[in-house]
Amino acid sequence: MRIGALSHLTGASERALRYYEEQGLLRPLRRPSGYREYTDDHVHTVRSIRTLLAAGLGTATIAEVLPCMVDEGGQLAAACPDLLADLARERNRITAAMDELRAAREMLDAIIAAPVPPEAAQALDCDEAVGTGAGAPRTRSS
Amino acid sequence: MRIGALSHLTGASERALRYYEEQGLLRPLRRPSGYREYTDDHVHTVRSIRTLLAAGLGTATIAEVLPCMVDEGGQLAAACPDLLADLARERNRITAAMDELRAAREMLDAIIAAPVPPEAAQALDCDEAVGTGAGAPRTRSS
DNA sequence: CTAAACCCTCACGTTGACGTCAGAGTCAAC
DNA sequence: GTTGACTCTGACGTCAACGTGAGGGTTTAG
Repeated sequence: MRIGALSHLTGASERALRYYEEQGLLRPLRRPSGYREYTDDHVHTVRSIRTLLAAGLGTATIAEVLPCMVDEGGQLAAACPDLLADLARERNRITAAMDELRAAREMLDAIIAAPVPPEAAQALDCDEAVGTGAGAPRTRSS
Repeated sequence: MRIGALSHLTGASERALRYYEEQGLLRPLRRPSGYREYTDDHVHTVRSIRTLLAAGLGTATIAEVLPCMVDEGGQLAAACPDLLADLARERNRITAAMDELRAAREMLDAIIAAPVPPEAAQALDCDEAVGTGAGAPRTRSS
């Protein structure tokens, strides 16, 4: 398949796919014309990449991790202790990030679920500042 | 307290604290000299800001949320339906992000805990590429 | 055989939350 | 009253993962 099809299948833009290759995460074959040719394996690879990117890993780290996930299910392990240490650190980072997300979500929940005292409902008019009355909210777009 | 002390207490850099003020998240008093003067409340505010930033909220959204959290425990609710919709969207984003983090962590766990076949341990020499043997890993620093 | 759709390689632009440096004023201790 | 730590306001730099054309070949349906 060519880059357009892979883009459609994975949700990654063509630019992103070329960027992944540039960073050493993807190595498609090339037609004589220069066109990139991808296989079905690349679909899974791209999904893995996106998951790890979403988790905050950088492309450099992902490039080291990807070879350890060749065929899913019976994949290789990380051989180098350096990489293993990196992965452990990333794992800790991810766990910490999840804790932060949990805390932030509870914060929002507290605000969303908070009872609205009728007096406060009058005071807050959605077009006026709330605090000391000196500043209006910033530009609010979208 | 002045900006250095607040920075020390919260872990936020002085630059970050000035930036928060610039974005309307913080409104310290000013001495005649121009020095910023913070109160103990600001410590909690900054911590809230950092939590929400870590959750992926932008400063503009946080600026709208902060007035709803004046005194912790018995805080006001969001009055504007616009803001409420924003918060619900953010909440969904956060939950989705947590799911992605979970998936990525399981991915890493699978690699970390994977058994190392002795043949593969030989093949991977930590200084050589793994795939087709055409390219070495990128520059690896730190 | 031609036109639309697809793809290529540069290469500069974007976004958000700050880092960093310059030049200058302020505060606290001695 | 002076030194050294602290703070101020600009204002440009950074970093990562792309977005966005420009200018030009390639493929394929008719």
